[in-house]
Amino acid sequence: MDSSDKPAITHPAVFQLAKFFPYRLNRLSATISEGLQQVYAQRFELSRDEWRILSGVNEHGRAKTTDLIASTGLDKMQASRAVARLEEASYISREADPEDRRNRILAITPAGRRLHAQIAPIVLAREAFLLEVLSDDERRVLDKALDALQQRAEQLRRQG
Amino acid sequence: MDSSDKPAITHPAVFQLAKFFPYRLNRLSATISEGLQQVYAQRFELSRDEWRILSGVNEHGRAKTTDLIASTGLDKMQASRAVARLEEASYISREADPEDRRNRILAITPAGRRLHAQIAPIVLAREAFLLEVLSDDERRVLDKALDALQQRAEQLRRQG
DNA sequence: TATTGTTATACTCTATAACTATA
DNA sequence: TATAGTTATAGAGTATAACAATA
Repeated sequence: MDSSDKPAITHPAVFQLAKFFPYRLNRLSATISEGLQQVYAQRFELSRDEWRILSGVNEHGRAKTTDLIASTGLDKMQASRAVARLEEASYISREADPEDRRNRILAITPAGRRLHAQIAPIVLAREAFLLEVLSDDERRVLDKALDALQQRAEQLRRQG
Repeated sequence: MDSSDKPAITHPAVFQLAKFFPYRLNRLSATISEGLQQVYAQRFELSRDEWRILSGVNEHGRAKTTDLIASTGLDKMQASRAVARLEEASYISREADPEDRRNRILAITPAGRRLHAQIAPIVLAREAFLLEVLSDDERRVLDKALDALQQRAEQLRRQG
């Protein structure tokens, strides 16, 4: 571990965009997203939102739209539209919840499961390729940092 | 440093969106961006693109649009429009380059400099608040990881 | 012919809110 | 009254390409 006394991520008198952490993070996220779009959008004709909903339904088996909103980071309109498109393409099915008929219970179809099984290994391989540049220790730090920063970022957003 | 043999960022048989690195990174980046928009958009009526261009011109003193495209991550249309709006608001000025009259040389105006000087301390304070949760060593790892991942991500995007 | 920068157009995405049906 | 989910609408942002001026 580098223990020089030069602190990481600091700033000189003049604001430098290229050293600004939110900017660097946004660039990285955008670059990765553009690469992933080439997979699920171009090859499989899924939008990012549809991919997230499909993954959520695949993972949870049966889920209410509300549950998916919590686990995908989408809002209710994005989720509603992604669900509608996935149902139209027969990748998921919707049925009423007998216990509360406002809810729609979503389930993945065999076709949806096959589609997900095609895409998941590809995007996981890309993730693995990305993370290959980091050591195990560096990955652990990154893993922990993402969670800690996420909490702080949500706090900042709430406070305005 | 944690040296248990449990590797960081791995996956079980079922694809879990919440553990997928690109997803987590995107959520973090989006949350931070939404917080920052509250500053430069709501308080100062600047879009993210305008903020980037303003920062670039502030940093480099005089710059061609082409230089700014490289240093802001924007494409030429986004840059052209952000430049036009900033000029209309008198935050930057444009003049012809005598050496190549296709170029426009951009410079920040006193009003632009004042605006930037108002915003920069606020967003830097937010960045500092975010990074406070990390130790110096963790920040160094993160700093290095962002650069390494950015290179890999660009490689992936190029390869398709 | 190639490059800088602008404009046009259509398309997609987003934000706000109104709306339906349940509870 | 409140919630789950849908629909409507307008505004913002994006992508593609055509374009003018210059090299």
